[in-house]
Amino acid sequence: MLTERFLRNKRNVSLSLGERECLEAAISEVQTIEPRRVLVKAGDKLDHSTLLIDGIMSRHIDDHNGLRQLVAIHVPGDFVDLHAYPLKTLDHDVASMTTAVVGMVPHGKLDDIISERPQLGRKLWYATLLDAAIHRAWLFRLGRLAAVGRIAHFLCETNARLAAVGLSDGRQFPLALTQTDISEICGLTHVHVNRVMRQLREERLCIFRSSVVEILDPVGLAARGQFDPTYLYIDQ
Amino acid sequence: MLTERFLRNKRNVSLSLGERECLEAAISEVQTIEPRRVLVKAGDKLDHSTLLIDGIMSRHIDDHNGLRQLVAIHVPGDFVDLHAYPLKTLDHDVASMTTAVVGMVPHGKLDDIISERPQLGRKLWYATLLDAAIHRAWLFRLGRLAAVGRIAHFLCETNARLAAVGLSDGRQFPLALTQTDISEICGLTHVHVNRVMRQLREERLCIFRSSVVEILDPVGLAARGQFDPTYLYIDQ
DNA sequence: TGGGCAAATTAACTTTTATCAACACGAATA
DNA sequence: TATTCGTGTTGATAAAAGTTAATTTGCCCA
Repeated sequence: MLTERFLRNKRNVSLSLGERECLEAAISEVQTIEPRRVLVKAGDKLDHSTLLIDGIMSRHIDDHNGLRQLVAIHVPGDFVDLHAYPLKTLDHDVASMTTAVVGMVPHGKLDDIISERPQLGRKLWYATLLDAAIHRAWLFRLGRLAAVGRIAHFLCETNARLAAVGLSDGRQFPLALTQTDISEICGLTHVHVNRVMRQLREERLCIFRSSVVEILDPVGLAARGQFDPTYLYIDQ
Repeated sequence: MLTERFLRNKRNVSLSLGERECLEAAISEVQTIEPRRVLVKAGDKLDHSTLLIDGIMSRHIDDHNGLRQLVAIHVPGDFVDLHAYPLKTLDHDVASMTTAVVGMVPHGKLDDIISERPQLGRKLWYATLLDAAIHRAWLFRLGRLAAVGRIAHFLCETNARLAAVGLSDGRQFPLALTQTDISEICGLTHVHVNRVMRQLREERLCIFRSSVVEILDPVGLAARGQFDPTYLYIDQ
């Protein structure tokens, strides 16, 4: 089922089978996207939103020097640009980081869902607010944490998000990002990311190699990143 | 009218008179709050949301050393914690920065609005997504801009937001924040904020003194902060 | 009018991170 | 097997921002 990971294990919002089928039916088309494709540019007018089924996608804002700040990454089960439904245009770009499989959901079908199934509509709203909660955690990361903490926090978050949708066992997970990607997420240079990665390795906290993250000391890594997963609103 | 500034001058979402009256009627109580009061702690269960009528409020996340990162500031017309309506608990604290006048809106009344006036419900959703768009701009600010740029960007944003609700003439506006507040917004120390403020003053870009911001060179300041107001979704 | 106090300001010094420049490694390919 | 290219790694140096500690300013109030 394409929507099986949507809001999976999220507090207060388990979808009924009927709701899940309804959402599934709203997917007009499934596409496979190459890695590193920019799908949406800031300002584009959108008539559909994108449910990520497989792979990793990102949202970013460009600066005047052609550098970019990632403002979100998305894992399977996330509605990548659902906020484009009320907002109509986006304030940032959307891109694939890996090969990605996505389901396109026309906004017209969302209109139908809202009017026919207001409870499901509320859950879509909720999904966009989870995104905002993650934005806030990223603000904390960038504003208050030094380089080691930022990367530790990011790795803990990604582990928790992937675990919630069954893509991490809590210790180890595939993550096909480069150190440059991490630098664009954490507001650092790729050179400094490399140094921090070595430090995490030497302190036996975490190893990130060959597109696999292995967390050796989950408690220690969380402490380094002052990571508290409450903001992810994961069940239990 | 208490709700007169809500979504004022925002693109695609002008409220009809009926909608505004409906929202007005949903305010159960108006309160005046002293400066520097923490109204909501992370994790609190909320049964109402707060419309800011006058003053400045903030949302922040505490770190392990008792320092805080502000994740949002709110100006009159903003629904400070509307996202608590779908989420039920917050991931951060809410506080007043100045003396503030707020309208309390019970979540039960929002339920009624959603079911009886789905169009207005959509606009409430929209309002929470504007918050998220501002979060993303703050991520850009913290992740890609150096100290001068961060402060320039913040001052431009605040000017634009206040101007949209009639509280700035585009050049000068009252802003009762301390340099320490700015440091908690921009992820800097208050000492460094002070140095940057002097620099902005010496470059004749902006003067912030006695709780008044005076923008001497709007274009220059925006350039310094790479500020593009599109993300605020302001009309025109 | 003189304390008291929060906020602003400044200086000296330290730490962190960026910048610049090589070089190494490994997978894909000719 | 040699080549290429993206990615990772390392070192030297510079720049930015943090830390610590005074000092000043402006304002409220006894």
